[in-house]
Amino acid sequence: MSAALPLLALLEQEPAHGYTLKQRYDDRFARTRPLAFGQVYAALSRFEKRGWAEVTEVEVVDGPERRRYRITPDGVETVSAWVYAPQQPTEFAMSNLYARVSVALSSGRSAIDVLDRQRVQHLGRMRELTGLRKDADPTELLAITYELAHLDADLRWIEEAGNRLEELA
Amino acid sequence: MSAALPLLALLEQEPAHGYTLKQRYDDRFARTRPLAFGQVYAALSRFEKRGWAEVTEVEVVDGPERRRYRITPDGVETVSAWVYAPQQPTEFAMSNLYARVSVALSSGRSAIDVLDRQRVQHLGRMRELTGLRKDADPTELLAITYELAHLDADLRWIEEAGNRLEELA
DNA sequence: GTGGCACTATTCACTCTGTGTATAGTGCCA
DNA sequence: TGGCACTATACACAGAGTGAATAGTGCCAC
Repeated sequence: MSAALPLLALLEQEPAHGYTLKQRYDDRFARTRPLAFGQVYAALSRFEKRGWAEVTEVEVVDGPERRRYRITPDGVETVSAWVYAPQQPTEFAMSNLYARVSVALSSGRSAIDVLDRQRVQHLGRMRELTGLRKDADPTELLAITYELAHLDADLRWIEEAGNRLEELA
Repeated sequence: MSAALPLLALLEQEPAHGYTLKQRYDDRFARTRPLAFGQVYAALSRFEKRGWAEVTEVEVVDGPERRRYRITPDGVETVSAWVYAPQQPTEFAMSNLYARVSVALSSGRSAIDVLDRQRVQHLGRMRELTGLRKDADPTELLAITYELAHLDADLRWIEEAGNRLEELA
């Protein structure tokens, strides 16, 4: 559910129907986590089923119905719980890069190649982000900084893994 | 599909039926990314549908059939492509922590609390991992180092975000 | 004045991912 | 001999994500 909760948080600020909500979402979160329209409506009906939101008005104007949703007290509580609950401690354990290096080592593929290609990719992305940093507002800057910090962490790890490849093979 | 590909990589080393494959998987990857039996069989039938694996033998011994799977040349190619293809550059952009801080800021909740709780959680996990490091083989050490690097990156970001909260609010 | 395009608004069908439970035989041990 | 652990798979269901379908409104260019 975690992916849809930012949506519930937006509904908390002001009642809306799906389309409007999706626009608000795009303004705030699309850059970091794009969402399709289909997901928005699916999320809203799940919110309703769980009592986190309710339909206040169904406007029928020739064409599809327009359902206006409002968050419920239960929904507000859900948002609070999500915001304050720290992330699972194993979040960074499930690394795609680590799995790929591990498979390369055990299957006779070139682990150096895996590391090198990832380094190139990351360096490119870092240049891109550094460019974006210049005309970013404080909130965007925070998101960019987050991504840069983790790209940097990956690069350090790539360096270290590269140094240990002989020992690992 | 990326979650199931380590499974295909294990099938590459030696033909197996689902149960055996799941055991091999647990030995190598369960710590970083646990997988349920149900997912293994679902993945195998998808591999078959796509021509990445094929059934070589169906043993019927009173009870459920035992299907032995073997990887195909197409499957081998798929593993290679996965191993060598660098991760998407936006991997670290979709951060749960960033979303939660952003929601806290815009909804009048305490962003400092969000950051503090996450810091406590991360510090606990880091102590845990540092303990595990002592009796880890080189490959496990690589996984642990990976996670530690990213926890450290998160902590640095938490620090920086904390310093900028006034400016952000 | 109309053909096409962009916009508002939602639904549906489909795949993939993930969890939990059911089924069914074998072997062992107390 | 009752129960538990192990080998082995299937099935039903919820959630997440994609793409196409539907349908009316408004506008602009030709």
